[in-house]
Amino acid sequence: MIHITLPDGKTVTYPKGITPIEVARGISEGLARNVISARFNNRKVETVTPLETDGSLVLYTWNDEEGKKTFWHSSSHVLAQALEMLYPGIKLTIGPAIDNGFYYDVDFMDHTVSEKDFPAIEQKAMEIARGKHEFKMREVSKADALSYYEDHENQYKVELIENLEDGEITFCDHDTFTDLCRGGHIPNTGIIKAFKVLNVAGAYWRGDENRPQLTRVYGISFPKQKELTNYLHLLEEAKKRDHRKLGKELELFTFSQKVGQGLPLWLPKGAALRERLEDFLKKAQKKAGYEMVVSPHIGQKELYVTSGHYAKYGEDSFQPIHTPKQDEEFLLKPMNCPHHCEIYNARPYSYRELPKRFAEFGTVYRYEQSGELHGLTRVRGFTQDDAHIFCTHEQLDQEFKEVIDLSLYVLTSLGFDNYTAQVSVRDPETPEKYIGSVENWERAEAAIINAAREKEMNFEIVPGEAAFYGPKLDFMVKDALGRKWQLGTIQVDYNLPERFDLTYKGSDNETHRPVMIHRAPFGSMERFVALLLEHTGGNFPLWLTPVQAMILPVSEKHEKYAQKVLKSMENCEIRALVDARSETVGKKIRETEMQKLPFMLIVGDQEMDQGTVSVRRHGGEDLGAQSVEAFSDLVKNEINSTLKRFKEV
RNA sequence: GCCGACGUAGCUCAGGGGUAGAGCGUUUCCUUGGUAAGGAAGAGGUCACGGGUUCAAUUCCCGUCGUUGGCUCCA
Repeated sequence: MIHITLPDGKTVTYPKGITPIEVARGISEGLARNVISARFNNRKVETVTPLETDGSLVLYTWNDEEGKKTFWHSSSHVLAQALEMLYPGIKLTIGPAIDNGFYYDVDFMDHTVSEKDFPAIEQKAMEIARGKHEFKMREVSKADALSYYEDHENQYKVELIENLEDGEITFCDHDTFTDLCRGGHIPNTGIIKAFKVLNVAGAYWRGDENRPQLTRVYGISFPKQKELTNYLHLLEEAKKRDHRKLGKELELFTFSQKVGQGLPLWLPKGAALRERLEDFLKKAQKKAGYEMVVSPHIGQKELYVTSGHYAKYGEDSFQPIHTPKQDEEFLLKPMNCPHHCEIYNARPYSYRELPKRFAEFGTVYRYEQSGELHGLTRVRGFTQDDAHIFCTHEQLDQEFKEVIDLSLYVLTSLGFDNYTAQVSVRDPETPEKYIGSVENWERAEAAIINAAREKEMNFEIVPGEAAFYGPKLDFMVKDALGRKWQLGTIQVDYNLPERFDLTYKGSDNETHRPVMIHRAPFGSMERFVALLLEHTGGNFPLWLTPVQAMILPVSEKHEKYAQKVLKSMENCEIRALVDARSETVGKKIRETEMQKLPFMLIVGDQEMDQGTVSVRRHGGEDLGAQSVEAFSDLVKNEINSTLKRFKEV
């Protein structure tokens, strides 16, 4: 007999060799039906793996993250089998589960696969699923495993197996299909009730662009048809929040082939929005002790040679600008830091004057790979809400905390409450990759981690992700489709102060090297607006939205009154417009709704007589007739309730 | 940069070897209206660009540019 401990702490005695699924059946028949994966002593096991020792057992269903992963991993086996049946001779490589579904990387040899082929693949996969084939794991010796895949002329699997230890190699069989597999499967293919191939894409073998390019087939599957329908519906909804679509509809920005790819053009409404965001941050920064500076869009090549950026990125970026003078070269500014270093260098500093905080909305240009450009989130010309803080080592801790405060203020004021933070530190294995003393690194990493803890942030520490010049803290936000984007960033830098020979005079009358903090709470105006659009679906916070109220005269004879209302709005600092077109009120309301304006002020005979406006909120709520003053108060209160001043949050 | 898909009116999209269509928008006229589309008429396209095949190409093929889903990259 063996003792099995369940997550609720209960220990139950079972005969040796009992399987997780049988344990589940012992608890309830319903659980047994829903169990799709299990962990025994914190190791992934099959639901039919006999348990031979005492241990703790966790059972997972579709509702658990682990259950979903197992479900999708198993589905990728089914996908692989379907592909092999439809395209004989193809070579399978790897096929993991991902956050939303799974993929399989396949060398299709002479075949090509496109969207047209999806229905056939799905049909074949469902055919396999309905066969209710069990997944059976078996151990295979390294020699046997190698010879199996050598027979199949699958060099990819051979390569994988060569990197595995003999004795830990397992194959998984189901139906007529066999795959190299670590394990962790659903009981049988039959619980896959819905199967969808989502798209195909190119992917390099082992992520290396010098190796063969494979075809990655993405899919998703569900235990109920209804869940697939819901998922597809969700994707449709996400498409409606795509910032590229909303940006066009709301006339915020555009792109022009003539201007060039990745170079956004901000339309009047978008520019107004951007300006408001900038003002918002400028106000907070002023309070936090920043000083605005301005630097040019180009700089001598020598500047970037000094900073080290030219050596690292010069070849792969916009090429130097030449002048009639021989050997004179300028580069488009790819970052603001070198300029700010020279601003610091304009005069000597005493430790009493530090920290110096130089801020600039600086437009930079980077030659991103054409395939990587994406709406406003990845562009070739963009404006960073950049600032560089020059401080003493002793001040680093405090400065870092204050930058976190500012970053969190920005995110919460704009409704990004589900950001994640990533602390990137050194890889302890490769100390030679980093510059700066070990002591300074340790101090900086500790400062970041302590600050993040103190602010009770939801963060993870990722070793090896630090820049060579210092550790950093990034704020990540997901877009409508769940893709993660980095917005704000705070980076400690020991490199540039060295390269630009930045100094200050300490209390000991000696010359010291300051530490530099790079920081950008928005990240860039472009990416921030993009993510803000996807988050709000275009319904911006009232304080930020380009037009807060549309005044709708019922007919031509009310236009004069509408203009008068507009004047009062302007006096109350409410951004309003009059829609004086010869259209029906119904039509004007519809269009104003579609433009997502927060308020509509309808003015007709009644309002004219009583000196009021009839207020309709976006979405349809009728707030009735009220005086202009009352409406103005309403707007002010609403703004004050969402937008706090910095350090009053 | 690589692999796949796509590119038709300002926008959203249909069509298809014999030089094009809808809805919305726009213009003009009628209508002067009360909380999500009032009516009528008109204008608007070298079917992304460049080659090729063909009697004939917007349609088929190739290339370029752009967009897009991934990959690689990301200061």
